[in-house]
Amino acid sequence: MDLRHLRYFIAVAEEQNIGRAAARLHISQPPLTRQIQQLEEELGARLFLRTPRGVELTEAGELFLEEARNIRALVEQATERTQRAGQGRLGRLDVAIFGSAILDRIPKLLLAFRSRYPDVNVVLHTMTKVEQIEALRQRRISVGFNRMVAPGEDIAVDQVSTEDLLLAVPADHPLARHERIRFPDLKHHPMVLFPTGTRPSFIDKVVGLCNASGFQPQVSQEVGDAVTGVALVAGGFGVCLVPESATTLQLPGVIYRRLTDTPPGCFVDLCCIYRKGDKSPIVAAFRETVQACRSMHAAQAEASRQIGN
Amino acid sequence: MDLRHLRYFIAVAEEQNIGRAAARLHISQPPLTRQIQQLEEELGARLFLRTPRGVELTEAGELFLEEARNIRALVEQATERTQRAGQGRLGRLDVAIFGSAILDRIPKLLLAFRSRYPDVNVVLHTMTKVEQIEALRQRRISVGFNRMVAPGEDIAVDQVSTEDLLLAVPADHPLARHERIRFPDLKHHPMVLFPTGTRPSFIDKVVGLCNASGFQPQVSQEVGDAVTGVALVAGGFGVCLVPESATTLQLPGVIYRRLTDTPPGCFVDLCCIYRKGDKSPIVAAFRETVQACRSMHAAQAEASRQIGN
DNA sequence: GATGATAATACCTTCAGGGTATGGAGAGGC
DNA sequence: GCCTCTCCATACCCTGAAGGTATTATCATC
Repeated sequence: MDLRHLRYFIAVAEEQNIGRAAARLHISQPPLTRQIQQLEEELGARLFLRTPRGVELTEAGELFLEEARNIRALVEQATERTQRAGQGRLGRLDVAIFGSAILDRIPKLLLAFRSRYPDVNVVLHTMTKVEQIEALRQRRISVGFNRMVAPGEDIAVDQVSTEDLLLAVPADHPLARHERIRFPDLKHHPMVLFPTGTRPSFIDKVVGLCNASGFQPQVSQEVGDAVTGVALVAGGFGVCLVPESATTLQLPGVIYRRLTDTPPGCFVDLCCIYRKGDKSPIVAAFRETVQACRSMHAAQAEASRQIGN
Repeated sequence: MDLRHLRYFIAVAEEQNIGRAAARLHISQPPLTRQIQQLEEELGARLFLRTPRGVELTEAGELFLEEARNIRALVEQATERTQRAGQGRLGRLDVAIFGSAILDRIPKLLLAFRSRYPDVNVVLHTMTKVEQIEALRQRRISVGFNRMVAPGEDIAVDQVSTEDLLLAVPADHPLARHERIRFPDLKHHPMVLFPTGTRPSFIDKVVGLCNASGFQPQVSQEVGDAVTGVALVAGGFGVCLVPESATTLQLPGVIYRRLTDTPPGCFVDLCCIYRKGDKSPIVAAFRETVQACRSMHAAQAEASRQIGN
């Protein structure tokens, strides 16, 4: 049996007349007769009663008509769904984020992706950088977000954004009164650092910047993530260098100040990592969306700078 | 697309290797490669990633594999079900019976049919003879059971059984004391007749027999069916000629007596009626079962008569 | 019995599916 | 680093099945 047989059968059943069905199928009558005969022979059941006016379905034929329509619908659905899956418009995408990624552009990005690809089921997993890389290799995830990732042998990196580092200071802190805060000014003030855990990470970046400015930071506390860090700033534990995006987090008693005279490298990247050579169209679609968001954001930043000037 | 494509695709997906799949399908490798390429092109989606060791499914391929298996299962099911339907082993059979047919061999017959053809859904309808014929013509039913049906232009008749007529008498009735009851003895006793309604029917048979024996029956009451008739006998309304099968109905105060010296024609037929030229395999199967039951019953009757002698 | 409509049959043609031979690319061993 | 082995892909040929035309058979209707 063949899908053609089903198509022909359905046409004949609907027309109740082989000649008319043949016309509808754009073939001549004899081949259609033969196809129907073949189908009947293969099924071992008479599907039509031949009448002087045409044909009519037997009971077996009625049953087979239902089944044939089901099958055809399923084939169409399979075709359509597979096409969409092939274009990355249908399926599942496992994405890893890190703890305080919620403060970042990631939510907007995920929303943008969902609206472009509503039938891709995005599943979020919270993982540290090391876990993300491991999970990528084991194919438990296809995309990860993190900071400061170097491309590896089998891991590729797309940069999502670059953020300046701002200083979160308690409102009543001496530095809060300064007109301008320069990086070396941080020398004499206790700092909250984050994240604890896997190295190298953002914490190393901050320590490295301090060292480059000629001092060792006074660490008041190390915490797991930016949210806790800013909370400790509010509690008077000291100042804290945070990515600009953390300013989303407005806590009473905390103000964010941009530094002047920042040393080179006083910014932090957000990266999107994935398997090198991953040919998944969903991953490709996701990366496209990421880049689109990045361009859009860059354009907006440029525009606002223009206006600012 | 073609069912062959699905079969080939599933084989390749399962073997993860085109060459091995080709061997399994008993074709050579190049045509299989080409079929897979065609399928991919038609779907507009890559289904396999070519690896040095063979092939592996893409996400779209995984999805399509599920769908393909569904489709194949549905096709197999459709084939199998249609075959059974063509053999009369699957489907629906609308059967009409008359009011007191429950006393007859019909229940056993229906049970026999159900056990032979468990997937044929037998739907029972209670109808009078005229209604049955009308319903047959309108194709609302395919088989009817009734008594005394003459074959018509478009209605064919199979005889199911022949039953002697017995006399239901009240236990305290004068005739109950007779050693032998002959037909003319009924002359002086009021009789219950059934059924009322559509003529000609069983009632005419009884009246005709009385006339043939030279008397007009004294009708005490006409009722709709045998059950009511026997109930009236129990209530002392008189005697009642009933088909032998009615003896299934044992009411207190009623005894059944076989007549001696019965006139010719003192029996009644049970018939099975259906449309002439009905080619439904289910009807054919049903008629076969009816005839098988009839033969079996006749053989049993013969055997018991031998033993009786 | 003639006519018209419809399915079935006979026979021819074409093209898709299958075959063999071969090329090309990547992995793994020496 | 080269060779070899193992895949898949390509090239080209051949056969059979699907489709076409012409015709016949059948049945209902006038």
